[in-house]
Amino acid sequence: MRKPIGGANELNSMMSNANVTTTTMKMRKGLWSPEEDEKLMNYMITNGQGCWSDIARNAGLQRCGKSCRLRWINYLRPDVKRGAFSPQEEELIVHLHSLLGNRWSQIATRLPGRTDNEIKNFWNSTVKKRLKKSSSNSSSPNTSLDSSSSEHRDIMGGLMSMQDSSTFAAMYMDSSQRSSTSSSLQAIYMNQTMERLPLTGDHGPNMPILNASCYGTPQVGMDDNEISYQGCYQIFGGDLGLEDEMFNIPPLENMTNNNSTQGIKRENLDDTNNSMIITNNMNQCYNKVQAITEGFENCWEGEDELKVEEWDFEELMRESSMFPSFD
DNA sequence: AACGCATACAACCGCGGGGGG
DNA sequence: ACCCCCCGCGGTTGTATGCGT
Repeated sequence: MRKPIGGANELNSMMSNANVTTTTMKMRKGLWSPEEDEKLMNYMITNGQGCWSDIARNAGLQRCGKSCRLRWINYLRPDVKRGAFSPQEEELIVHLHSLLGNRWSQIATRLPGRTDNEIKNFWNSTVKKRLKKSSSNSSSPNTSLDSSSSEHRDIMGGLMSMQDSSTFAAMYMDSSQRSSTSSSLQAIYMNQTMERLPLTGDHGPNMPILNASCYGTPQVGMDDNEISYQGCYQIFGGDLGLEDEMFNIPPLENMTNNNSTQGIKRENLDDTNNSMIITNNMNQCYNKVQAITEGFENCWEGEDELKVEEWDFEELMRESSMFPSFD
């Protein structure tokens, strides 16, 4: 619906105004111009992440560090997935929200490529209203979002049944739901980043190693042994129990029952499943990276690049249903 | 065409936590 | 113990765009 902010004349005039005020060193506010984006992007490419105040200063931006951080995390970061939320993501958000409440950052860690801000906005603008509408239509007085109840599924009205995980995953990867906002900048970033990525490791032939995570931001100072594939697995909400050093998966923090949380993965995923999930997700990482090298746009457009099994949402939802609820 | 409303999303603000001096 | 700085989070506001009248 809404077009991405880009080369609006207004922004250029804002930049001009900003330049006028440079002498006063007054921090700029408001929308970011393409020039500012480029400055920040270039700086991040060259120097990587650091103290945001320094970044703002050294990149030649009249922005506070906070603003730079926000812009990077929510918009410029190459792993940010843009575009509409799929029904599956929506269901996952609703489900996770029923478990975690307004802990957007924690929800976001389980939706690779989505930012807490994006999820929060999506929730406030769309899901909340839909749930309200659904609950008002419901004859039952119980409007809580207990994920285990049939009510929960009713509230999901209009959403696809989770029984069909194939459709689920296919729709999740629907390229039509992705925009190419900022893709040129991302392409620049990723192409430059890829050139610096080591393409070695014990993860299969030609399996690239990504710093920090496949969906994360390359970080200066990490060696190969510190690299994790966190982003690929984080939505599983626990420790897979395999190669702990490599597969660093954050648990659902602050759960009221940590014992059950910790035990879920090992109890419910046998080694075969573990291997399959890891392999599939690593393949996804590899495919994604490969796509990136061929041009960022293609990353989301290739129909066959991201396979259905790679995101076993049925499994995910089943597992997250087993987590204890919050009060 | 003009206006107003709804929507989506970017960005800001305030607060709290953590670390260092 | 205190202060300062930085970071991250959640709530909120601002604004561009779409759409109906």
